[in-house]
Amino acid sequence: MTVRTRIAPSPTGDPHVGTAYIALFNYCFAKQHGGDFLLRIEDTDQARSTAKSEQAIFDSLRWLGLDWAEGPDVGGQHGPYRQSERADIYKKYADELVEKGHAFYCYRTPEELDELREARRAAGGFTALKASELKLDDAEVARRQAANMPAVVRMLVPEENGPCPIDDMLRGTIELDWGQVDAQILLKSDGLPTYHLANVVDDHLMQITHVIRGEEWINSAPKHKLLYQYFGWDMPVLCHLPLLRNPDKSKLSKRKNPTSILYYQRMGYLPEALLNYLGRMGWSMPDEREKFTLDDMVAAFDINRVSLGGPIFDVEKLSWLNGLWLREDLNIEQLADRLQEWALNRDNILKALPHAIPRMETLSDYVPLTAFLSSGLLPVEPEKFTALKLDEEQLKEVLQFALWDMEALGDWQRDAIFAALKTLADRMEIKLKDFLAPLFLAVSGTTASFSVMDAMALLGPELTRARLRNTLNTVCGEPGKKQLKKLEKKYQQHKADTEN
RNA sequence: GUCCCUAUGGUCAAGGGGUUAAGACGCGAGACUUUCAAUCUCGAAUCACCAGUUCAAAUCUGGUUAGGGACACCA
Repeated sequence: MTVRTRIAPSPTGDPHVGTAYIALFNYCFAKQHGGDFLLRIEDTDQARSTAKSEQAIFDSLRWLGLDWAEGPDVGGQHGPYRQSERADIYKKYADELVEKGHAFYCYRTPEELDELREARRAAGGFTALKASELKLDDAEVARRQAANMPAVVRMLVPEENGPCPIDDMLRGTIELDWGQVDAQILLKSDGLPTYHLANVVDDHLMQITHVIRGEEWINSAPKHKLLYQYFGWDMPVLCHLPLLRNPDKSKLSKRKNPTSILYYQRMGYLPEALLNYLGRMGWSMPDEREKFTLDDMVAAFDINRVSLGGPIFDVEKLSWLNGLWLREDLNIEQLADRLQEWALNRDNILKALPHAIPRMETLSDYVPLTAFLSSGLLPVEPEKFTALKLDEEQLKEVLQFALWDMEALGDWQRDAIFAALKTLADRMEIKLKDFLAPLFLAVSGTTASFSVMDAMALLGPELTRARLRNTLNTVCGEPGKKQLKKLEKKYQQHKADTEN
């Protein structure tokens, strides 16, 4: 039997380093066994999935060198590899379960579900909803059906508490309780499957032998196991990897740490180094070497060397490693090429020049004028910010609110950026000039440069956001949970006020 | 709150009954260098806690504590 593994990201938002991390281990495991590594796009969440995000996943995984044997863009024997194109397949299997009596149609409204959960919670014990309490009498079902009310397909799960053993390659047998497993929705009212159904069906159809995924999935493994049983299929071997963490030990999140692969790319990290660093997260070479290539890792790979404590993503060590790669593996010719590819190219000069020209007297003025465009994080001088017209509280709000707006901005164009910032300034009733000043300083490091909007547009979303966050944290201090809540409330308030 | 996972320095980690408990990042000191880097040398841990098993426990067992994750018509 050929070993087959997969990475199955959902194309929502920026390509995540966690995706690359899991992909790396799947890749190494498959290659080490002479097997295949595939890519499947899990875009069943129609509201959040975008084509742009999907493309970014392809690009960034390729950039890292994690090539897949089968996938939406390269085809393969078991396609399509995009779940939105497999809706009829899931429907068929969901119907099969209903026919076999392993699943049922459910017409419950969200309000009813809330009530049922609330009742469960009040009663204590497990809160998972079961078929017996979800079911309506036949007349009511008929009524809702006739009224064309939305329905979902849910799976039947054991009603009684009892152990469900799950075998994990690294953790041994884990005992979960059926009591905490709810009658999971398999098919949503929009006709598309949830993760659980789609994942099981696809992994089976695509002949996946080993499911290597994040630890966050352990608790839903009983559902998956049950689905394999209902279908009469062999279950792949499960392996749950530890989660990458923020410096505060919580699960790596973009609120606290840059998580986008695009950010690391834009910051000037080499793909070899980033991949190498991810390979050092929860894993080590048998000879304890720090620096190794993807091929080295495949050659020496042993999944049992994974340690299960969640590793903290340490940007400082990544930078050190990147320096090593830069110095030891590229000669100056190659490095010159990399620099050009990365940012120092004609294309970028052409884009920056129109903004620089009015401020140039000599050619040599160009470099200082545009240096901030090819820098990483800028040194932050708090005095410069406190010297501005805004008081401390306003400053904090401007930076934080602008950051949130910039994080929400999908279309990174000059005009869109301007529109968003202008709206925010109006809402906050701050003069545009005073409002823009700190943003200016945060993004470009100086107040004497070209317009903030142009600077942001040229700089790109990753670095703009990172610099705003960096400034916010160093000038105002990292906001605590309470403070964050307060700010968030005010931010939403502003939004609501202007919409009325 | 309930369930699950995890636990070696600030961070990444090796080791898995007998070791002076490796190594790396970061930090400090020094060497080299006009300076700064890079490079090299040196320095810092009673292995979360408490019991137990054992001649012997970082390593095995139990408990405690701490951290994390999961409890959706998101994946």
